[in-house]
Amino acid sequence: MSSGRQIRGRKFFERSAPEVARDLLGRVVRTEFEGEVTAGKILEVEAYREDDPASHCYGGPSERNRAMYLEGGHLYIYFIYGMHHCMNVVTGEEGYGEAVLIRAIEPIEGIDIMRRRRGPKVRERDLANGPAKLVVALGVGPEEYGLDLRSRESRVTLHEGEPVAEERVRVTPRIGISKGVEMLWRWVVG
DNA sequence: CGACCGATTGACT
DNA sequence: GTCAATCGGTCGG
Repeated sequence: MSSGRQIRGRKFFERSAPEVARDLLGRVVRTEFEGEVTAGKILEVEAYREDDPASHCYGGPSERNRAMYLEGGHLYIYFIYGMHHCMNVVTGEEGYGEAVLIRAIEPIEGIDIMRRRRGPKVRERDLANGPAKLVVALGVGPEEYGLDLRSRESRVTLHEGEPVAEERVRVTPRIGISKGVEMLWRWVVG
């Protein structure tokens, strides 16, 4: 299964969150922990920015959101509903808080490993079709907070994958938020 | 401090 | 379709 070359260029991540979000569709997230490799194609994303009332950065920097202010290409991971973690690709320049939430991936490598991590009762289609599910399937956790995706030796990396044609992309409001609903900052393949 | 509630999920009626 | 689980961040007193 070809994930393509690792995306390591500063330019890719330096753009604003909505731009990077759309471009992240069809790309591949890959992790390697203790020699166990898992990877999936990105199918659903959402953009969040500092001047956006739905963003964790709305209201300025804090201990929790500080990774969102890093240079684009880092990982922002947050804890939600007392039990789940979700992962974001930080975008833009250092000092401005913005990121892209990965909401769904299609498993393409290490599916048995994902199944083991997600539990025996989980159907294949439910392995990574949600932001908290894919984090578990990929083996990502709070230890990966602030990780640099652009490093060659990183446990979590991004790869080129295959671009997704415009007619296969749906654009909608973001899910699960109460403010900022008017912004069409969710991109879905399918 | 105390209270509220969230970028969700899975179990269940 | 509905709803409980579960706890840290944030905000008001």
